[in-house]
Amino acid sequence: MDIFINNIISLLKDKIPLSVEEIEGLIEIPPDIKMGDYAFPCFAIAKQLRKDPKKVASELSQELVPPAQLSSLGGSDIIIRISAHGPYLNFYVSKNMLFKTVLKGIFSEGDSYGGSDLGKGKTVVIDYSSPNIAKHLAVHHLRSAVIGNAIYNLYKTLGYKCVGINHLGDWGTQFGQLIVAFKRWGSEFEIPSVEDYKKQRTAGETGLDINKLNELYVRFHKEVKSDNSLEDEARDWFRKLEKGSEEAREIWQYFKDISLEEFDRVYKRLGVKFDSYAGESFYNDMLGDTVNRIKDAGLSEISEDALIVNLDKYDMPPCILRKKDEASLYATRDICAAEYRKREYGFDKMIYVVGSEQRLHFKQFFKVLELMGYKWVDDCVHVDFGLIKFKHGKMSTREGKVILLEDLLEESCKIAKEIMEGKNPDLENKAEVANDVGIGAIIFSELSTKRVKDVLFDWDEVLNFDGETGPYVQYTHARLCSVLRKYGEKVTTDIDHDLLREDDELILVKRLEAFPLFILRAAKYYEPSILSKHLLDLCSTFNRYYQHHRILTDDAELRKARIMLVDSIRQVIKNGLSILGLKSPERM
RNA sequence: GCGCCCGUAGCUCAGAAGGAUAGAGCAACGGUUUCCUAAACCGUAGGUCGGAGGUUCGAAUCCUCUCGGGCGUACCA
Repeated sequence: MDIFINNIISLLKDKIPLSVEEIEGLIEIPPDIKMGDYAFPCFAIAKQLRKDPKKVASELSQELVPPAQLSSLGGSDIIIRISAHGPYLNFYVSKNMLFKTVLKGIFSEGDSYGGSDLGKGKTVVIDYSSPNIAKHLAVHHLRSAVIGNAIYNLYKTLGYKCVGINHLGDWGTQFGQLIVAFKRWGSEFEIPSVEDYKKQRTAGETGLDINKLNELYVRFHKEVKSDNSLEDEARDWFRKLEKGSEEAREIWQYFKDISLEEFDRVYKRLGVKFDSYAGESFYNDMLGDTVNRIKDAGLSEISEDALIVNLDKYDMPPCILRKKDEASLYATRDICAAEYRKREYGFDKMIYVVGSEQRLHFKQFFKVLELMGYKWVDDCVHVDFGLIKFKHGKMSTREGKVILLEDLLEESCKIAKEIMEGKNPDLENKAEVANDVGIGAIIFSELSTKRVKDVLFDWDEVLNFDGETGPYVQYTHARLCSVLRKYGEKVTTDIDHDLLREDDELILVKRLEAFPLFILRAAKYYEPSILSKHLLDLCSTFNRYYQHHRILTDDAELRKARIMLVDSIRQVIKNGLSILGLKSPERM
């Protein structure tokens, strides 16, 4: 724990009727650096003592000063001043000590600054992205992938072993629909037959465009409006698929191959990675055992010809395990997958990064896990997020009205390139940097607001590179790198910390000091935006500082000291961006 | 109908989990580049924190009610 807070606690504990834990919980950071570095609000003890909090604060400040006495009280010169400000007791720490501990810490920890070994020996399973096969990745697939990836990195930074799973939607009635559509209209869309496709593949040719498959899907939903029997036909095909029909299986594999090629391309561009692609189909052979366990536990019943777990007692609709046509449902597959993951990975925590429209589903299937006697259900959490909405109504894959993720990424990189042509035309690896910045803008815009909020998709806003954006953070990083390049000498921790006495320098070092804390909070609440906001704060403080104070001054000692600070800021921004999944170009 | 989520500046959002004077960005207007990257910085303007009660020394934050929006509500995921 923080040496400063520790010190304050040791000073206070004999003077006030509160436990160490209580004191620690009450200590806060004042809103303004003029009010000191830490504050202790006296409301709680004032109530106990039935005294005026202001009076308590001022009495305590009398008792605790002068600082000269602190050493003899077992403290040191860590706290240099204590004063009462209204009902608050404000503590001022040694700036020299603050700068020294923070800057040296960052310098020695480097890329690992901000992390810890909190999760040592523990495993976290994270389920994210999980798109449906045979459809494009559209903008609404972005959130889960990007949030999940950031949460993965957050936990990894904290020392957890992470297992990222892309629970592909590669099973379900929709495949029956696709098979029907493929058989009926495949040639119309010039989709190669299974045989031709297999030949192409062995010849090393890449598959066809996923657009074709998407068109099939759209066509099916168009036709089904006038021909109901198509639905029955589709259900029939899915049942065949589940029962292991060779023909169905081949078509399914065909679609899956094509989809994964497209997905991999986009994931690679986004920098999103997975440790496992075990999708819904992976569990097909285990489904029977899972259902039997539920049956044997006496949890299931037949209702309206379907096999369900009745959840009336818990004020929820039933969890359906098997439809009347015997086919499985996603709840069954999710229960089965959870059991499998517990067996396979022995996780200490399992995180599902899935949209908030599936809240009820998660409540239901977590309840079933609980009823099955799995106490590890308490370690499972649905990390939900709001929908992406559009100005012109809802976007729907079924109607083919979507903004493709790849188009968005492409557009963003194009704009980044154009801006760079104007601002830094001599840059060597422009294409690469434009890519880093363009993608960074998209990722950051997803991660900079709290996940629960619905977001209205707006091209202008997503493609804005000014203000609180990814490019702003990256730009700040590039600026810092530029200063360090111009400095040209080796950065050293051997500096006179007393030379750093500007207000902004103090604010900066405090933000650097708080960085690990924000990582911790972001992980605890599964909320990458906590980290994004902190980086923005750090950047805007630095940019203000940079505007008003010269770093490469003529004063050699001061220059050395400021460079140390600059290098620390650079390091922290880089570490933070890396967790969020953004690159940190050194020039842009 | 019922359940869950969200209402803070014209727009998009913060607000260290009840505390010291409600903050940013975008958009608007006005400034800053012989000087370390102007993707930046500074200034002006903009608020009954959806509304009404309540709890508390103290509420944007907690409770109740109410209005507005979103999502969900047995064989899609």
